Amino acid sequence: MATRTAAQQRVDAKLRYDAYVAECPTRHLLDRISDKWTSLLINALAEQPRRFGELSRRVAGISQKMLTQTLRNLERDGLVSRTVTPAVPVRVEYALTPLGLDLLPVMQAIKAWAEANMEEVLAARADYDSANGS
Amino acid sequence: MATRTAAQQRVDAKLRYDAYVAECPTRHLLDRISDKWTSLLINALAEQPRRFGELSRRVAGISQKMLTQTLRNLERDGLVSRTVTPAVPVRVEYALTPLGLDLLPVMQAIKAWAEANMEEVLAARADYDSANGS
DNA sequence: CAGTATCCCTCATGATACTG
DNA sequence: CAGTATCATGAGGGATACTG
Repeated sequence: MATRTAAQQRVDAKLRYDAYVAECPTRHLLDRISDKWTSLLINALAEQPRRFGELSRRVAGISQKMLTQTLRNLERDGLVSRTVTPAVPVRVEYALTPLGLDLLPVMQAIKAWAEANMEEVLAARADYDSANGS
Repeated sequence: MATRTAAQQRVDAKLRYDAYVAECPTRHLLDRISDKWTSLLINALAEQPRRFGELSRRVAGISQKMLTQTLRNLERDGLVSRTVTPAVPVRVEYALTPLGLDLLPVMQAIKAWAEANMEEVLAARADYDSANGS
């Protein structure tokens, strides 16, 4: 039944999935990729494939638990690959998959937007807080 | 000291703020704009300015509490404007600010990506789950 | 209509300790 | 090194009821 092109399939998907609908599985996916650790990790892995320890240093402040958990989720969702090299000690390397690479531009954009507009937001908050109570 | 152009200021901001650093305020901003309700609300407000009740219907499943809370945060951050028209009953309309409009493309992209790639992710999960235990 | 105010509870996340 | 396991906490978020 390979009569649908990739482009047609994408159109179909857009019709089938609508994140405005509460029961849509897209909600969960949106939740996952809208995670702060996800955006930081995808960005960090885009710089270069990295080992567990490297990642925890690059993404400062992430706990071992959240790093493991987020990486597992990303691996399960097909965004990140996990390669184990048997050795002593064992070497585990994480990298973006093609699907992860496809998501990358969005993750880069969101991180870049936050960094670029931090001061404007800070100013808006100051305005809001002085206009309203405290 | 208005010797810096807008472009230069953006470059400065990128140097000053780095979301990889744990203490960077960007982390909080990233968290906020990486919220599932935020992306849905920004998208909904881009379609047209909307009233409270319209929003709660458009973004199905959101509770009154989360809607209020998220709107307040977005207003405080300067992404959304809130206009009250005195009348009986009172009319309150929410709309995107220029800053919110600036963020819109990113919010559209993330929602669109989730909807477009849902099936690939679902397939990846099925693979992962059958490869590993259950 | 557009909220605010409470109660309540689950789950996300961090801290700590242990392991192949 | 690259995790897993366990415990503890508090914030996120839903349900319900009330108000200008």
